[in-house]
Amino acid sequence: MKAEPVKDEDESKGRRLKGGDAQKLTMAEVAKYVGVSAMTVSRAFRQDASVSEETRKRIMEAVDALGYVLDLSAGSLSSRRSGFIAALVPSINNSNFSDTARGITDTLENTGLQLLLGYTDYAAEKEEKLIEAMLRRRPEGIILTGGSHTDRARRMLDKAGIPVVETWEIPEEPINHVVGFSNSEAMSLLVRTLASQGYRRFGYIGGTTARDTRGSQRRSGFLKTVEELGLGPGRAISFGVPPITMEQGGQAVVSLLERWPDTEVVLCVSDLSAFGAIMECKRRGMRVPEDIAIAGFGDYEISSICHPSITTINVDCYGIGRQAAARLLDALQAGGEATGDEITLTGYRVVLRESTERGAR
Amino acid sequence: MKAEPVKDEDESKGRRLKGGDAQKLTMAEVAKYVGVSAMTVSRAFRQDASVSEETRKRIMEAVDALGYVLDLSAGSLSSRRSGFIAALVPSINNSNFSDTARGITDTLENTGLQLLLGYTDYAAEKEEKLIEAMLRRRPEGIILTGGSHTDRARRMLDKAGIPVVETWEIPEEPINHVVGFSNSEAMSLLVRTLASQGYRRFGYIGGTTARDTRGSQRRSGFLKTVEELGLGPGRAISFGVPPITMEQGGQAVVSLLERWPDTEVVLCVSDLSAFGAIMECKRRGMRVPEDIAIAGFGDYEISSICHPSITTINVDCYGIGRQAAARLLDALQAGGEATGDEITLTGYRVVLRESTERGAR
DNA sequence: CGCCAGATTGTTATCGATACCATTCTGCCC
DNA sequence: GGGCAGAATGGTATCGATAACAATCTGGCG
Repeated sequence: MKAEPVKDEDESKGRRLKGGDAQKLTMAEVAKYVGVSAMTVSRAFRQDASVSEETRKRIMEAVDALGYVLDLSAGSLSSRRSGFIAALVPSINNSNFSDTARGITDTLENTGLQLLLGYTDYAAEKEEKLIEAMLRRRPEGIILTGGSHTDRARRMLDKAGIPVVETWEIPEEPINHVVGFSNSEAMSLLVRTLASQGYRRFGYIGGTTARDTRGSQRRSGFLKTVEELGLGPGRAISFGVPPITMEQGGQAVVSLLERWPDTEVVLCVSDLSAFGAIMECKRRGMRVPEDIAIAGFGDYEISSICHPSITTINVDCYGIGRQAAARLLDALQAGGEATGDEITLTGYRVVLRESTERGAR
Repeated sequence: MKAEPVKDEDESKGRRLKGGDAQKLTMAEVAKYVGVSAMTVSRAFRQDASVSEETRKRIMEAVDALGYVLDLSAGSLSSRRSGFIAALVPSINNSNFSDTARGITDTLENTGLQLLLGYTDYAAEKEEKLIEAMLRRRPEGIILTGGSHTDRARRMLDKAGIPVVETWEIPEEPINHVVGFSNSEAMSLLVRTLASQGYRRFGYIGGTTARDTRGSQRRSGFLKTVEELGLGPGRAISFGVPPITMEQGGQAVVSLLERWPDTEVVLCVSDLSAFGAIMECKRRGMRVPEDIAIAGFGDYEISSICHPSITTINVDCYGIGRQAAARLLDALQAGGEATGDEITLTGYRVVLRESTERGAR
């Protein structure tokens, strides 16, 4: 059994980049080292393949000794399976979306699929570019946030012939699978809940741009419901471009109260802006909720910790990720069988906390 | 010029997964459609290659018409360049690290390199697994967080022969490149600054486990400095496993004050725990900073918005990402030329805010 | 007019694994 | 004992692009 000696790893500095040895190490060499064919080595790496336990053991020892690392880029070419799932989120700095990303990776664990993550910065054009970049890697499925895409993006996705899951909202025209909830109805529920507690004069903070469709939906849910309840036209303030920061939440609440000083309760497009608004109010000596009640959306960690704790809508962010990945796996499992394009609704619920406590008033 | 007709895209549902057409579309077919060779099509996709403008235009029109999307997995096999950079962070839900990730992707934009992101959950074994998973994709470089890795991980990285950048701290034994700062010195600076303002009885909240080496370094920086300043043994509380949550910050400050009621100022391993601590104190009717001063680490958005705003160490998270990616690009540029393994120090600074204001006392 | 540099395009081999089919071997059943 | 199923393994073509080199064409210059 003739073999390259296992390379000693002193003086490893400097030769990095050159690599020297690693570069050349291939499955065939492992095979030669063990005295089997490359095909058998390939099989040893997969759990389903038929290789005798003894052979597999010898191969794995050789792999260890030589320091061989499987090359998936070669494998995926011949097997026509890239082993990738692509996911696009608006922002990774937003813990709602990174929870979703966690849900995806956690579900993908042990499936042999890897997540390729990208962030769109809330911009459809950037999304389009990213979709193309992702498709070039031939992902086996793709998870998107929202249902608003450019025409070219839709065309590319359609052509790609892979399962697509849109998340976090219910698109008018779903591409394929959907895992999400109605942002408009969720916000509506919050309005009704607070109205039932006696609140009458509602204000709203959050943009209306096409960039953040979920934000727009929440806003329209707010306006519609305030109208329906006969609580006059809603008082809504826009501020900055999505995502609205904590700081902008603070600025917005000031403008809103300047314009409509008798506002009783302010709903915000997200907990982050709600937090900013609350802190700004406190800084200005207002009491929350005694002088002004404030609520958010998303149930970020901050909302339960904040003093006062923040009333919000809890969204199952992590669950959205898990479900989306699960739908994708289902679809891949089903292979060609047309699994009907389904809409998986995820739950949300109002979480009443100190920031809108009525008794305190 | 004979060509497949551009597929009409009605009734696109249901045949998804089957794909029907997309699957087969290859560079050779685009070439046939245009009447050139596949090689020319390949060249048309790269900006440096020599193709006449007219030919490129015709090719790109065909690409559009047919809906062809480049297949990088095939390309990377023959070019031996995967187009990937791998990056591992402890958690993507932590905005400090997601800022770093943003810095990396932003720097990689337009280089033709794509980021493959993974999170280790602060666990070295998970890091090892991820490193292997990443190396199977043959990344051209890899960015790690911290300098604590398993032996096998180090061996794999060494063998891989690609540039490695460790970030966010200064490892004892760097693998290759380093972009970071001394967490211990940063914390030390914060202690000294607060001591110079008259604070004497220091407390500390933050774990000591090997999981979070940056946290441990901050802690030891704290203890050492308190000692050096002759301010008696530091009062340090551990709580939970990293990452310490806001809630745990609240619990920890309670234990700490129970045990050492006369503590004047509490430093926390991160702004998140500091925020939790502050909110818990307020909930219990203590005033910050009048009754107890509290500081954090990391300068998260929350700290400038919070009321009171939180004294902290500002770290250039985004810059760490940019620099790390830049070092990687340098190394790739240099090719084999041994670019000395360098340590790039990134800045940090104390940001004094309301939560430790001395006058208020 | 002939030749050469540079631009443009084509041909062929190859990257490293896996699919597919063939082959060998073992043990069991009728 | 013959035959056959099933396990274990090997041989070869192939995935879809690109590297490397060859071929062709163009214009300019001596």
